[in-house]
Amino acid sequence: MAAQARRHQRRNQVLSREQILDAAIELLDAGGEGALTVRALTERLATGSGAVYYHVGARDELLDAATETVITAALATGPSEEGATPEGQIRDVALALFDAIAEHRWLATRLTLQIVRNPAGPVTVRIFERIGRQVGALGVPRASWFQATSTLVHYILGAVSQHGRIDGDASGVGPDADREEFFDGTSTAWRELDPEDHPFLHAVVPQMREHDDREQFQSGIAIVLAGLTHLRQRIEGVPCTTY
Amino acid sequence: MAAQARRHQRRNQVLSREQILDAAIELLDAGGEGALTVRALTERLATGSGAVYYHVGARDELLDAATETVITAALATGPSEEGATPEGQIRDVALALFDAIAEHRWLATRLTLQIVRNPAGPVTVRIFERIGRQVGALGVPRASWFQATSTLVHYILGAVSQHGRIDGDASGVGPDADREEFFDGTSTAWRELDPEDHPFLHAVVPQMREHDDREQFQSGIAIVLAGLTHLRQRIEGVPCTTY
DNA sequence: ACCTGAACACCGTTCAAGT
DNA sequence: ACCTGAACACCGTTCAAGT
Repeated sequence: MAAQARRHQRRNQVLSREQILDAAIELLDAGGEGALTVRALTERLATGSGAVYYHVGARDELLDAATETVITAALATGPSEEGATPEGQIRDVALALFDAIAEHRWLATRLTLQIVRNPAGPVTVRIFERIGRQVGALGVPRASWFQATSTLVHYILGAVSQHGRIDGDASGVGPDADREEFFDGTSTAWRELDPEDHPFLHAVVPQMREHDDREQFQSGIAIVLAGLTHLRQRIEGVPCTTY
Repeated sequence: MAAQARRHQRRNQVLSREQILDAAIELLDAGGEGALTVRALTERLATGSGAVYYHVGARDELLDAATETVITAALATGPSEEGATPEGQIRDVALALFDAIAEHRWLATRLTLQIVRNPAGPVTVRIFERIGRQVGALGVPRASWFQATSTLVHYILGAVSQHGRIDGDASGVGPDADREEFFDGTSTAWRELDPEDHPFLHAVVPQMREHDDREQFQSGIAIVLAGLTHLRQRIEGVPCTTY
């Protein structure tokens, strides 16, 4: 009764775009991309397939919209501290993406797709703008801004894509159990390789077993940032003893 | 007649695993992942669907096998020069992957998937072993080998994933025309954004328009390598004036 | 051992029809 | 304007049957 103000709403609109997206995200979180079928969605919403097409469009657009919703929410939390360093703010953005994908595994594939196919869309724009500004603040010369930012984004996407491991199947028996099993399998497989042909993999088995994904990700960011700083200083001729 | 030596071959085997994979790769190259249907494949091979399942298994295994075939071929070309530097050899591997994906766009998605889901498979093993050895030769301390190699592989995968742009649709009107159009669209879209909210994207439009993907990729590798070297030297306490 | 192809259980998408 | 749901044109996969 109170909401009679909405224009052009002749009949009672029982379904909204947000409701559809929320239901879609639930299905995706529970069972991966394969679990998001139009039929499963309409059943959950107790509606017909046409309603989904009316409100959000085809399945691909539905996936894009769900991606945009989650990424926007993940990036909404501003910089963690006043006066944080540029390095810290870049790390914050990267970790926000990392954590979003940890919570929504299907995002790994979809985020890359979105950035690749829709460079003018809000997801790509927000990520590039957030990181790019800090690259400037880092002291990278203006002519290298695009190169530097692209390198950071590429690393972040590559690293973060490794965490959408379990795909089409069910929600599974808790990520920890899966994780243990996964690393056990990998390390025994690597150990069974011919040591003559694979000295590196043999040497690295213990490190692989004990590494923490999130820590490794942060170290990776630090490495890329160190590379940017190093090359900048070579370019500008600043004596390297200043850092 | 000459081949009567093959054991267990009662009847004339008219179809081989390689023939199926070759036909699959042709379909993938021509029309992307969406074009590889069991029906299209069996029509091209003039056979029944059961034959495909008999020789290579389900569609997912077919895609994995095709990926393995192409990546193995791409990595088969050895180091380009005797006595090349570790940096040069890492760049060679990276460029081999870059070029393979430029030729087979569908590889972008599938290579990441393979590395993520099948760490003990030949594709992952070969890439990690090739790069990992050079990381050692680079002087990275042994305890950081896995971290350093993972960072490189993550960057390479992330960067290289950006080049499988056109997906399900047809082979298109030549990549150059597509490319021009794509960058035109992106730059006008970025220019239309509010300059107050997006100073970085506005500043970077000309760089985006003129950049060369392959060059940018090589610079990115150089940045990551610089980061590895820099951090190594900080750890080992080598005075930074030596480089 | 190798291959056929009909049959099955799904898909995404459209669209005339209803309110 | 908003929604329904039958109908359509596809999928991947299986499996009894053939040679």
